[in-house]
Amino acid sequence: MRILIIEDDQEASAYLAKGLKEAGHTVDQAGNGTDGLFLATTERYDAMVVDRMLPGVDGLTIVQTIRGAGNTTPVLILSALGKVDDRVKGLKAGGDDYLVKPYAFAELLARIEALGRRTSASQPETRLKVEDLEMDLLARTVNRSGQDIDLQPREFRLLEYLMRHAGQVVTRTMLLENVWEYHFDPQTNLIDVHISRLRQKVDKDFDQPLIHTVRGAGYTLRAQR
Amino acid sequence: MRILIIEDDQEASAYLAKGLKEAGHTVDQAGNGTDGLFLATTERYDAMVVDRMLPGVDGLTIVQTIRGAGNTTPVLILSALGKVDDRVKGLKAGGDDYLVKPYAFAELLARIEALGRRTSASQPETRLKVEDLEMDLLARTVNRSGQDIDLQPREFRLLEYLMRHAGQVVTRTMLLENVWEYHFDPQTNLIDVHISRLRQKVDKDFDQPLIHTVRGAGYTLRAQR
DNA sequence: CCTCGATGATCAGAATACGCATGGGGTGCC
DNA sequence: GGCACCCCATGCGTATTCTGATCATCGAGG
Repeated sequence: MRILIIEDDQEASAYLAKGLKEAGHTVDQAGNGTDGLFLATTERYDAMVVDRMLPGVDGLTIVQTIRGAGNTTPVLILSALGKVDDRVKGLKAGGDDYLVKPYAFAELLARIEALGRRTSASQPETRLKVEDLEMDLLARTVNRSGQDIDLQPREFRLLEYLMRHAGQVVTRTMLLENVWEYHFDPQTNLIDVHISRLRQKVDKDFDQPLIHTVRGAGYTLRAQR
Repeated sequence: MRILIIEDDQEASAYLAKGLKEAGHTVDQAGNGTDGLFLATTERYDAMVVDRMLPGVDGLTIVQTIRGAGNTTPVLILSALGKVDDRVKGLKAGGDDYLVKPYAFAELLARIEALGRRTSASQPETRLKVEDLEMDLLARTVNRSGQDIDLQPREFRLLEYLMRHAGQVVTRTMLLENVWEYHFDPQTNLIDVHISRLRQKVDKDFDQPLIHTVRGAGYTLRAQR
């Protein structure tokens, strides 16, 4: 796991970093709120440990700010303040857990790992990738093995949905609801047609097909079988 | 959110339930470990509050059991034991958070909501497991001892039903109603045929058969006998 | 211990449902 | 008006399901 520590007490920070590294994680450290906020917004972490009292930008503010920006990385707030109200404030600000100093390292480790376990996938992604197929959501482009693929709007949405659920079987109902926003069954082969067209573009010129039919169930996007 | 409370102290449980309901959640309660485990495995919750000390099945055991079954519902463990070692044990067992009694309700609420927030998008029970046989409902895949098994749609539904009722005897009528949605008896050996085919795929290449005939009653999925 | 009826297992062909490709018509946008 | 794009209908090929016949097994009763 990649973990960011924002803590002004040098010694405490070093101690924490050492322990987390020994447990097999990758650690970045920031010694004040400003640097911390910068790292938190520019890098991707699986979890963050944030001290509540910080020079510059305060811990709670950091959490509120990154949450406001849509970042959902789990945050463990560290504080000397143990009163219930303080804890509630910490959690309300968007913290996922709250630990009072002094704490035992074993507990912090257990909690951080519990948090991380829960969310390995959270950031609002801008690129999707499945095998050699890549989609850039911002640029609205798709390419496979470097070769550009030109898709119509509906085909794009369809492929996006399939990619977001790669490995899972996606039912027709799911597609109607999420790609077409139909909340009923149109009783036509609408989906089949679009899948067919998508296949022409995505799988036709390649050895390994990615779109697979799961008879009686739906479709799935994945490597083999 | 749907929340399950497993707590033997009637008063504490009622108090908790009341508070959570007032905060807009739906609450189920279990007064002992056995009932709790039953609800936890048969129903779907967004979060669970589990007392550590319980008559019958103990709190940690419950958490370990549901985790072993692939259930990832967030769990908040409640305990009178506040020592660091106890907390670490609680989190290691698969708990997502740990709160020591006496606690303030506001804090518990904040923590539960922090846990729920994190996984509201979590999948509704996605894997079934019986002995060495595993089924992934999302990917629609089945494997036994790591070896993939390829099933047709009806066979898949049939096996799913058997797995969801593992250990119980499943009658032909139950199968007709739930797997075929027939509400009458087709007067053919329809079911026998499909069970036969399923056996070929599930039991044929393995020492230990899992599908057993219960003469005059139906079928059952379990280890021996 | 053997026999016989009832219950369950297996097999293969027939019936069915499902998914695919294609072309045409409609709609809305430049 | 022309162009994209999207949706619908058709017919075809095939995977899946169901049926009915035959064979195996079980257990009660003589």
